[in-house]
Amino acid sequence: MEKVTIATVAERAGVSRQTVSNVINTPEVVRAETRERVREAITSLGYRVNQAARQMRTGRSRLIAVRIEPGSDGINGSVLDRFLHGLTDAATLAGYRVMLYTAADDDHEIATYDDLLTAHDLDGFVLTSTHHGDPRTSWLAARDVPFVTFGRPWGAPDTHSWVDVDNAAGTAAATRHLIEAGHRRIGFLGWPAGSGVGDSRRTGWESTMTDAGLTLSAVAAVDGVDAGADAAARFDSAITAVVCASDSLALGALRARPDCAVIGFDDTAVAAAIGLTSVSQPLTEAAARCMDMLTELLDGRAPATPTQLLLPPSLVVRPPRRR
Amino acid sequence: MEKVTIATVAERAGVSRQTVSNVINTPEVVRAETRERVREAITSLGYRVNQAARQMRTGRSRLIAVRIEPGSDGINGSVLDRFLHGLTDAATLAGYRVMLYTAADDDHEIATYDDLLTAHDLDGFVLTSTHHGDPRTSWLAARDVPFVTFGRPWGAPDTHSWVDVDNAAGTAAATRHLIEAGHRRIGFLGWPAGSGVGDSRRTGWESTMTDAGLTLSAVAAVDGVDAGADAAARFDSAITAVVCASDSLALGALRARPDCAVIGFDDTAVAAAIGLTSVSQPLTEAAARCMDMLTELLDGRAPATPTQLLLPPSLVVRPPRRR
DNA sequence: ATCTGACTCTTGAACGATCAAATTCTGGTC
DNA sequence: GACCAGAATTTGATCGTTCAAGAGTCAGAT
Repeated sequence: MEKVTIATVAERAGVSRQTVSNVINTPEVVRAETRERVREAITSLGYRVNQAARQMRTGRSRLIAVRIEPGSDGINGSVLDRFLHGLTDAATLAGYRVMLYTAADDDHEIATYDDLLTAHDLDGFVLTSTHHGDPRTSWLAARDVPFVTFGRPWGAPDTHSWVDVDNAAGTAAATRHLIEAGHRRIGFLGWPAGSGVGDSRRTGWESTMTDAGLTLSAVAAVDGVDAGADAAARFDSAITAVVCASDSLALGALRARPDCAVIGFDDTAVAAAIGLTSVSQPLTEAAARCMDMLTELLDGRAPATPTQLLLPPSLVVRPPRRR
Repeated sequence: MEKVTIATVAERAGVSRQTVSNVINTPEVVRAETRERVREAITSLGYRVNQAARQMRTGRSRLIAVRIEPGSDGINGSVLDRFLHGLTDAATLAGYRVMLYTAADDDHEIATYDDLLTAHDLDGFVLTSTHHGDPRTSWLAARDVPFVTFGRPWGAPDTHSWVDVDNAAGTAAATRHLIEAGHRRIGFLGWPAGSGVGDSRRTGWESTMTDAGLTLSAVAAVDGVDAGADAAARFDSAITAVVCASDSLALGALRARPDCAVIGFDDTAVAAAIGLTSVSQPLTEAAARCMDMLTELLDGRAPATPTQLLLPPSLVVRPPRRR
């Protein structure tokens, strides 16, 4: 199988290298008849552009990078994995490929950016798990590197495009669902204050309860299944339902208070397996929109102002059953 | 920030381009003194090799590809995700980067190989989910593409290197554990016959039972939590324990037979969450060994005969608790 | 008949590295 | 001090593509 280059195609089609290149990159400047002839040569020879050569000339790689968490195989790690699946699909559709990297912390991650950019000419980044005081976005912005975050900037100025899920709307929907089912004393089991995501999830419950004129009787802030169970056990015994910031916490609540209706967050495999009602993030959708925004940036057809998109989660209701 | 190329470094160090290249790729041919001078120039300028240029000349990309399952967010998908995490770490350590791709089926996957190889000069592949009559390995082998599989060849000749987990040993350990705990009537809940993995898991239980002189009283072959529950419900009521081919099935068994001791397989987040004893695959280890084998192939220092490695899984015992 | 300009296509150079071959250095020997 | 072998270094070509600029063709206007 001989190596097929643009020159092979040119010879076969009886045109010059550049014309072949034009057929591939700017077909509209080539006469229709010639274009067809070249295309036939391309397919009959099975020609494919050599990305390395193109990259060297143009400085673009058609590669985007995503971080994969080092050892996240907990109950919640799967959220990012599902996002990654969606992103890979969306990137492939847009003609990009996804490259993975790991980093122990934000500083290492920034060092990796530097490497990926200079050594591999990466075209863009999709950042996940943004947080307060995130140094990564400013580093990238300062160097004019195209990037999008899955997660809002949390306090930093809104100068880049991002996609996020409306966490508050998720817990609000969960709370409303319980109220409509007749519950009046609904507790909230969440994470310690300070994380943007956790705080929003609490806010959704809080505002919905207040709007309905209900009292915010029971609240706890912990992490992990066992801590969740302990906290739920200490809830006022009059509580009949609990909204949780994660499926792990929900699992704890279920164990400590089998009498209560419990709703989790993230709709993980655990929730599906045990029939737990849970708030589901539209991760595939989020990934697709991230990719849309990123390709806009990369193709230079981005709107003047960065796009911000807050996606509504949905409540996956599962009928209670014997456990 | 000016662009730093090998020529910039050469000028700064007062040597030629080729000498800089030698310092990077074959340092032993450069005099120690010169080598040091060049290295200083490299670090002081922050030079990094341009992969595209190197790749064009050498035809190697230092990239390996791994398939990511399109929509696998079920209970079992997480196994491959955990493997992927380990592989990314191992690849980074070995100086490679991981590129992702998706494919609907084996044929699409082969078409993707072709694209990745010709367009991106991919150096190697790690295949997962090998199965009987897998067309992928023979395609790759016929083209002399370096690859390793996570999963044995299942019937195909052992002509390539692979790593797999000893499934039979896993269920054997689970069965032994139950026997030692005093159980005598132990059922098996597995998948329909035909899948190599499922059959091995069954074999481990079967041989351990036979060796212990126990009767193979209850066996079922289904898939999914609900089907698992139905099948377990039909088990002989004298059964006191069940070994399962997956955590999903275990969940079903647990629901149908709360009186039984149940052991799952894969040690997924679900198992950890509900306190289910489960067989754990050494995925990080498997990924690291896959990468070892692949780099051996890529560096041309592979042993004459392909390496085959069967890793023992471990039993994660979780104390039974109120559910 | 010549010119103009739009359209189409071709040519030579360049991207940044490595390969292969040529050249210069070094130290030891007679 | 000339000579030589081996080590160290340099030079020119090359990988496959795209950029920038140049060249040819043709219809319509002058």
